[in-house]
Amino acid sequence: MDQIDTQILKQLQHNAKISMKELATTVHLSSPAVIERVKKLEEQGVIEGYHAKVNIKKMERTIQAIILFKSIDCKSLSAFCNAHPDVLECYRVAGEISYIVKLATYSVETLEEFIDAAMPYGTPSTNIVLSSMEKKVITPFTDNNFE
Amino acid sequence: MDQIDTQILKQLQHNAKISMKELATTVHLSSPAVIERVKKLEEQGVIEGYHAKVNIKKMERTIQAIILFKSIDCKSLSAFCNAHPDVLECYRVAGEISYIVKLATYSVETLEEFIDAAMPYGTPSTNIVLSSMEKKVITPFTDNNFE
DNA sequence: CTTGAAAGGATCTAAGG
DNA sequence: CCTTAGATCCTTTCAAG
Repeated sequence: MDQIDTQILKQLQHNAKISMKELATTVHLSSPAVIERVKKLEEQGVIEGYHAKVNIKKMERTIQAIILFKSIDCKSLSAFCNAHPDVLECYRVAGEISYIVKLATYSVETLEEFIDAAMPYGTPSTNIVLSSMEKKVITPFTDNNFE
Repeated sequence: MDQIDTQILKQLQHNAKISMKELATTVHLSSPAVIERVKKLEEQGVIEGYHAKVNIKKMERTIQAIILFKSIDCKSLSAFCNAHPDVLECYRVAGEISYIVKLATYSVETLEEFIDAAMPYGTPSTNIVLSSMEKKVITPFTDNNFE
C-alpha cells in the first residue's frame, strides 16, 4: 500500500466505473500495471466490492432514524435487526449505550411498528434524522495529511 | 419505478461493475432496454453514483466509535465534522441527542484528540464499536414483501 | 513496469414490431 | 417501450523488452 495504491483507492471510491485505462493515466502508470494493482487490492480484501449508491428518499423511505438501545439481549436484537428490511446499519457498542440501529422507513406508523417490535430486546431511544453527511471516500490514516 | 427497475437497482447495488449485457439477461430484457432504464435512473437521481467499498480496518483505522452529542452549536459541530478526515458519517437528529458522529481512527490517542477537539461544540458520549452490520442493498419500501 | 499489437466485449445505432 | 442485428469503439490481455 503505497501512495499510488492510495490514489487508486480514492479514484475507485469516487467512481467505481472508471476504466483501468483512464485510471492509469490519472495515477501516471500503464494500464497493465494498474490492473495488477487493483487485482491485488481486491485479493487482499482492501477493496470489498463495487456498489451503486441509491438515493434512499427516492425509495419511498422518507424517514430515517437512529435508535439507541440499552439492550438486555444484544444477540437477539442483532438477529432481529439483520432480518428487518428497514434497518440500514447496526452497531454493537461499548459505552453508555449497548446497541445502535440506523433505519429508513416509510411513515411514522411503520416507525412505530419497528419500535414496538424491537421493544422486547431493550429500551429504545429514538432520534429522527434531520440531515446527514456520509463520506464516500475514505483515506488511509497516514494519508490524513496528504490531501 | 416498476419491478424491473427494482431488480436493476438490486443488481447494481450488489455489483456496480456488472455489464449492461449481463444485467439485461438477469432481468430478462435486451441490453439497449436496460441501458436506457439505467440512464433514466441516473438522471432521476435514484442512482447517485458507483463506489468501491474499502475495508476500513485495512486502512490503519482499527478503532471505530459512535459519539453522541448534546450539542449547543450543531452548525459549528457539523462544519468541524465535515472537515475532519476521521469522520465517516454524521447526523443532525431530533431526540434525546442532538448530533451523532461515526468515526474511524487509528488509536485511543487519536480518538482522545478528536474528543478534545470536539468538546467545545457539545457534550460527547463515546461508544466504541465492537461489531457492525451495514446493508449493501436497499429495496424500495414497497418491495419489503417481495424478497 | 512499459509498449504495442491482437482479441474479445460492450455499447450504440438503426430498423422494425 | 421493446427487440434484434450489425458496426464501431474501447478495453483488456498478452508477449517481449
